[in-house]
Amino acid sequence: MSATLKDVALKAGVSTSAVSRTFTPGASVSTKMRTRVEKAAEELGYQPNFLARSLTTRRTKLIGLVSDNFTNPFFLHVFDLFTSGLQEQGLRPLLVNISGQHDPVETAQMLRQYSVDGVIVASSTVGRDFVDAFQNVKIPIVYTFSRYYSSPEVNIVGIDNRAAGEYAANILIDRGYETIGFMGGPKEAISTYDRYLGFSKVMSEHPEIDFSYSFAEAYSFAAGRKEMMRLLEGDKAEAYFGADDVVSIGALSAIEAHGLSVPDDIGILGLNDIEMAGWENINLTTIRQPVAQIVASSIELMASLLEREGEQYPEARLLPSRLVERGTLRPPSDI
Amino acid sequence: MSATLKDVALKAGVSTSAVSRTFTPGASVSTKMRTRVEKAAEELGYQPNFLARSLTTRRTKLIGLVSDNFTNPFFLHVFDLFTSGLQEQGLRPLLVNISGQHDPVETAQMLRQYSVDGVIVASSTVGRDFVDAFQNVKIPIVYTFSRYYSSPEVNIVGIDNRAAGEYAANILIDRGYETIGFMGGPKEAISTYDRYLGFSKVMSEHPEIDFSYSFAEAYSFAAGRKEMMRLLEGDKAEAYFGADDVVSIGALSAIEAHGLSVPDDIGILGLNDIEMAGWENINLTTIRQPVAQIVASSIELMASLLEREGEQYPEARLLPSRLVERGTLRPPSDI
DNA sequence: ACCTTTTTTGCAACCGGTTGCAAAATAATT
DNA sequence: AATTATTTTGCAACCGGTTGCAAAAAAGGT
Repeated sequence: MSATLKDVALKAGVSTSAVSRTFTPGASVSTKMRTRVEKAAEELGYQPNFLARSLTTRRTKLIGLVSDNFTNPFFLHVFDLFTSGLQEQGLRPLLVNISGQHDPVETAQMLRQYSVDGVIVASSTVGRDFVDAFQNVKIPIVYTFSRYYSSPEVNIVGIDNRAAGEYAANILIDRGYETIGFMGGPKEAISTYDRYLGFSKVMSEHPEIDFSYSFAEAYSFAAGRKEMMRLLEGDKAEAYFGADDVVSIGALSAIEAHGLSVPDDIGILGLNDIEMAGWENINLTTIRQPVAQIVASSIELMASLLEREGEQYPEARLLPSRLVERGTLRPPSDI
Repeated sequence: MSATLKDVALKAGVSTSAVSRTFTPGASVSTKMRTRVEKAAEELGYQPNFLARSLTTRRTKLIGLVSDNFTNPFFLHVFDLFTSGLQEQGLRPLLVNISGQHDPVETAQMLRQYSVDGVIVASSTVGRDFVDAFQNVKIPIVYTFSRYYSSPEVNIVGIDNRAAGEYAANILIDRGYETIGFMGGPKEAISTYDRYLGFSKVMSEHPEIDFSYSFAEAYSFAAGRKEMMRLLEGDKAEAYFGADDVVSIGALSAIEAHGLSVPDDIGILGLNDIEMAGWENINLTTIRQPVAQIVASSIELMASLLEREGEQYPEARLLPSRLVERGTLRPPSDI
C-alpha cells in the first residue's frame, strides 16, 4: 500500500513526530529537518492520511451537503456553487440525497458516523423532522433556500420568502391586474408556504382584487403544466405568480397549448431566475434569488461556525431578491 | 463528545473487543453478550466511528464522484441516480467538482488522502490528463458518459458514442434528408468527438449527401443557439444532428427566432433524452441514453471492483441507445 | 462425571496519525 | 567559557476502533 508516516520516518532516520510536524502547518521544525523529511516523503510519494489525522485533530473537513431536490435545474447550479466554494476552503462535500423516503434519524446518525464537521442543507422542501433530527446530533448546521418563520434555533441563509411573496403581489398589483392567482409549488414546501403567506397578506389588503390560489404537486415542469391546465379549464386569472421558475415554465407551456398568448391574454411571474428563464424562447419575467451570494454567505457562515466551535448564536441571513423584467408580464400601468 | 467504544465497554462491563464485535456483522458474539452490549450502547447513544474503523478495515465506503459538468441539466439527473444508488449500497459519494481549472494530480492526491475506496468519473468532457493522474494512484475507477476509443486500460460504462453517431446518421438518411449537418458540443469533448467519428464515417459512405459539421462552444443552450444562428446565416442544411439535447434545444430556439418551422423547414435530432426534451413546447426527437441503466451498471461494477480488490481486468460496458420519436424530424420516407 | 470439541471472550498489538512533556541541542547573554 | 533562555527533537500516550491468538467457557460425546 502507499507509504505511511513511519516509512518516511524510517527512511529519513528521524522520529515519526518529526515527520508529522513537517506536514502540520505551524509546527516547530527546523529547516534542516524539514528539507530532510520532505526529501524522504517525496521519494516515497508520501501523502498524510487525512482520516487518520482527523482522529486526533477532530476535524475531517467533510461537510455533509444534504438535499432532496434533484429535479429542479436550479439546484444543479446550487450544487455547482457549493462544491466549488467548499473546495476552495479546503472542505469536502459529502453529498447526501434524501429524496425518496429517508429516515431523518438514520441520516443524522450516518453523518455523525462519518464525523462530518458540519452540515449544509440545501433544499426548499426538506421537512421539519430533518431539522429536528440534525439538531439532536451536535453538528453545526446551515439551512439554505428554506425558511421557517416559526424558527427553531437554527442558522438560515436565503431570501426572505415571505417578503418575496409580498414583493410579487405588489408587482402584479402595480401592473393593474385585477384577478390574480398564486400558483405554488408543493403545499408541503416551506418556501412555497412562506411565499404564500406574504402574497396572501398583501392580497388581503386589496379586497378589490379577485384573489385565488392553488398548488402544483411538485417543483417540476410537468406539475406546473398540469396545474395550469387545470386552472385554464375554469375561471382563469389575468396573472399568476408561479412561485418557482420551473413550475412557471410548465405553466407557460400549458398556456401555449391552450392557444393563449403571453403576456396579452395572461401574465406569469416566476421566481428564482434559473438560466433557462433567460432562454429566448422562454423569456420569463421572474424574481431573482441571489444564488451566488446565498451560497457564498452560507459557506462563509459555515467556516466561521467551524472556527468558533459552535459557540455562536444561530443567525438568519436574509438576502434581497429583485425583479428581472422579461416578456411574460405586461408593463406597469402608468398612472 | 459522543460516546466511544470504551465508554460502552466500561458501562457494560465487558472488553472493548466484545463491543466491537457486536457492531461487526458476522463476528463471533453470544446472544447474551450482544443484548448486553446493545443495551449499554443504546443508553449512551453510541454509534461506531466509521473513519476510525476504516483505519484497520481499509474500507471507508467513500466513493469520489467527480465531474466537471454542472451546467447541463442532464447531469442533475445523473447525480440524483448516482447518489441514491450509491447510498443504497452503503457507499457515500464525495462530490468533486473539477470544472474550472483544477490540477489533475492534486485532485488525485486529495482523493487518496481521503482514502476513497473508489472513484466514479461522470463526465463527457473530462480530459485525458485526469484519466492518467487517477490511473497513477491505485484506486478503482469507473468512467461513465465518456469513451476513449484509443482506450487506456480503464473501466468504462456508457453508450457507444461512435455507434450512436452512426445510428444518428442513418436515421437522418432514412428520412430522406439530402443536406445534413453535424452540430457537436465542444470540440474537446470526447463524447462529441466519438459521435462525430461515427457520424462522419456513415456520411463518407454516402457521397450523394451534402455533409457539413461544426461545433458549439459548450454543452449549453446558449452555445447551441449561437452556433445555429451562425449556421442559419449561411447555407443551412435540411437537418442537423445536435449531438446533445441542450445544444439542440438551443438550436431550436435559434430556428424559431429565424421564423423557420420545425420539422418542415429544418429537422433536428438530439441526443440524451433529458426530461426537458419531452416538454410539450419543445418535443425534441432524440436518441436516448439509458441513463438509469448506465448508472446502475456503473455502481454495480464499482461494487464488484471493491469486492475483488482490483484483481479484475478493466472492462467496457456499452449500452444501447435508441430513437425517441417526437416532433422535430420528419417521418421516414416510405420507399 | 470426565474428556474432547467448539464457541466465546479478553489481551495486546496494531491501523496512521498527533501532541504534551521533558530532554537535547542551539542560540543568546554575561 | 560558563550560564541562561529558546528552539528543536523524541518518547510515549492517545485518537476510536479491529483482530490474531490463546485462555476460558460452553457444548457434545461416551
